[in-house]
Amino acid sequence: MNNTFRSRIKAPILLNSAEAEIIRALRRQGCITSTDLSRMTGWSKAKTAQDIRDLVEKGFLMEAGEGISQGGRKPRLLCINRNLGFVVGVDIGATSVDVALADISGSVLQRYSEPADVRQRPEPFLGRCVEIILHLMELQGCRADQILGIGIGVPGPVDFARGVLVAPPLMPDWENFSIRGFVKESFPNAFVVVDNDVNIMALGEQRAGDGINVDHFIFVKIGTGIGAGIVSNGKIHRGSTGCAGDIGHICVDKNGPICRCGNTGCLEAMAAGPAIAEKAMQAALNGSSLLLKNLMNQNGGVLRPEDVNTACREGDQAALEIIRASGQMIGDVLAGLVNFFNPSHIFIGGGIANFGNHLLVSIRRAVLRRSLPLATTHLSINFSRMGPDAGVTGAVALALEYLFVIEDQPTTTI
Amino acid sequence: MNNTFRSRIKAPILLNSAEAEIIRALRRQGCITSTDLSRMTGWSKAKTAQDIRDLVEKGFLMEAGEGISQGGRKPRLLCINRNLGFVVGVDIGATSVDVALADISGSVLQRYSEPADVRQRPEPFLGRCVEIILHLMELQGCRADQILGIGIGVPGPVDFARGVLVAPPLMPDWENFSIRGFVKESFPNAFVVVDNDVNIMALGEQRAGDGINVDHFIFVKIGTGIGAGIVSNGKIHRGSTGCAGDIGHICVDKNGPICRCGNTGCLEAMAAGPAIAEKAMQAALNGSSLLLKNLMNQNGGVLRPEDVNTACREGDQAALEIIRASGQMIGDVLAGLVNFFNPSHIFIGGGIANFGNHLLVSIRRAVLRRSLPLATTHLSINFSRMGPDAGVTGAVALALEYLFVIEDQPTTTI
DNA sequence: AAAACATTGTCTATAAAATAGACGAAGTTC
DNA sequence: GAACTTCGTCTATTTTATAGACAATGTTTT
Repeated sequence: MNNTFRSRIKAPILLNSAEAEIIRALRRQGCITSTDLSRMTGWSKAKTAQDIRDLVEKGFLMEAGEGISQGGRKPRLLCINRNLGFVVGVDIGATSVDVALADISGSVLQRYSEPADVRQRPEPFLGRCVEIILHLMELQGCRADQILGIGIGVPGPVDFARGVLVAPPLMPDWENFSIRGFVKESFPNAFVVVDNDVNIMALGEQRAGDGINVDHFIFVKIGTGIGAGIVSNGKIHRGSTGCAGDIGHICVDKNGPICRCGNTGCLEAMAAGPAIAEKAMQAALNGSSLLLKNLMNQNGGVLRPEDVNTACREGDQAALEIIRASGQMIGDVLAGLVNFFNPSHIFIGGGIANFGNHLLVSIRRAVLRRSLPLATTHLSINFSRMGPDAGVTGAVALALEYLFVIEDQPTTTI
Repeated sequence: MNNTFRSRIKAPILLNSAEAEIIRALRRQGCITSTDLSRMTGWSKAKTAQDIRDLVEKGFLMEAGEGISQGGRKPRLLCINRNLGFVVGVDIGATSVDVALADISGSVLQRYSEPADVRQRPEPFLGRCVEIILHLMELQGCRADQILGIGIGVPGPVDFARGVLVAPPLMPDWENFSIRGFVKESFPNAFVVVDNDVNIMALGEQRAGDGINVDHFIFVKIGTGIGAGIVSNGKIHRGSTGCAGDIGHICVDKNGPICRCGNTGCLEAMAAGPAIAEKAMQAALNGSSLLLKNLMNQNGGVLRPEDVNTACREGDQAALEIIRASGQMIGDVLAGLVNFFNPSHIFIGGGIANFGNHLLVSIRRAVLRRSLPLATTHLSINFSRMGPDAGVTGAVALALEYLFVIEDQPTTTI
């Protein structure tokens, strides 16, 4: 059965709207009975049964034993055929790479992370990613031809249609390199989608986090850089050239320091991880914080953003002030975006997201002070609770979203 | 025929997707033949003919004579039944009101504008609007029960779902007043939709201006205030509480003047019409511009924004500098929004849109300097060419969009 | 002007898709 | 064990769409 099916897979997989509705229901509920599906959709029992038979025939669905009786005959349960194939999510960060192997319903089966340096050339980096994927596949016992989709998030501006990085500051050697082409060589059956890392985090938050059923939200990643993933009307907003959400280079202070983008006083240059570390080192050197000075000496003369967090937790005033200043600058920018975009939620993630409440409180305060009341009364600003999982989860969701395509979408507006 | 139909109208009018596609094609093309429609949609001739018969039967479509032969039998043309009913668009500005009466296809039949003061209470103001509508109806020979939809744009934050203004700075007496309820009393058959004035201008630009087929754009209105209408993925983005686009209160200079919203240094307080006039009066008084001083004396001691424009056209350096400074501040804010939203077009409208190129050039320069290259390479920033028509056209489009509702929209995403 | 060809739109037979509801199988409740 | 429920299949029927024949009505060529 799987053998005959395998050769028929052509990605993306086209579904009509009835099939899509069934699969969507199964994604949400895990298991479902034919009768419940009929009731949910409003279709007749015959049509529902026929559609299910077709999907089982095609290999998407399988029976999953018997359900519990509702006072009559026991129903037969249906679930997504987990042997149909697998999808992979890859979250490439500036200093690490996260990979997840998931089944066709989006459940993560295997997961792996390791440090990595994105500044190297794409071939060895992606080669290592392929190795990791192959390793996870071995653990799961899955063949290369069973990999149907791969979603990849990269930390830079992505021309989404082409799946190519455009002028990426962190990884200049990747410019115009076809990530899709490289990965396809190892997984010819797979449908490869490349997107910005923040977009996939937003997608992860929407599918498996607190962003579920939220129409309009912003996911802000604060780490080495600062970026935002935008969801409008329940869909990722990528903008006309696919680089929407690049808020790291919004101007905070015209007289501020020079950013790697060439401008002055960008948010990223003043409030992201490196800026925090830099300010902390100044505080250590000019004697305003003994604790930071000691940490710096322990670290061999440098401070990382995490060290500032450590100092902050121990009540160091200088460190606290640095974090507060960052939060305020980020909040000032977000205030403008709240006025413009009017989201109901802002999720904050990235390496700095576990910096505790000092950062969050100052962000909230700045936003509330500078945004319109109507925009803030129902606004929630919180850390993403998905932690480092948002990225890979979103990458898996991205792969699935573009693996299954609904055909014959009718016009939605007059 | 029309008599039996009239009583059957229940707004909103539900259409299935086939009917919607036919009506949409007719909106675009004006007239169409059955065969062309069959070719466009891919439906068989029989189904197309049947659907057309149904729509004619229901009163939406009517025959419009014969078309020209393509080398064979002459086709019969179809068009939208203009006797079906009418829609009204009302664009309420701070100092004026524009009303248009249009047929069901969106073509404007009658149009009227007059000065008005929105600071008065809603009852007399809207009462006058109703009078104008009745007057236009009389000119067109249309009865009150033939008005099927009314779209209204108001200059303030609208809770779109309720159709009510929330904390409107320009018109405090309108807070929580049910505009829909008031208008419905005079036009009980009409479906009334209320939206922010900038959203309807964006809608007008999208339906009848240069925004047609543009997926992501921002319409910026600069007048007494500054606001933006946002289109994402081809749809108006209203945000979670319907107040998206309120960019007038984004902070430009923390040490700037106090805005009517209570904060300091808002874009609106520093760059909109009143600020321009205020700066010009200072320039007139402190002697930096003789021309402005003369204009001020002619006007009885005050200057309006238009006077600055006049001075600018005559080459007055002080006036030019004021305009340039406004353009730069607006451009600085837009630069951030371009990074965030990545639109392909920015349309600039409102009372200041006819201020010529000095404003536009300085806006463009500021945006290009501070936005990412990938976001600006294909970005067009231009004045809206619709002038004062954008508002009413959009209000008509709004009425039509919510008058005709497509039923049974299938799921668009897995 | 007649013949040849094109296009339009209706009509019919047919195929495809969905429905309602009958009915037996498989349970639970009393 | 009798009465009642629920589940899922099956059949007859209705609804919806299609293909293609064909007459009506044109233009173009000879």
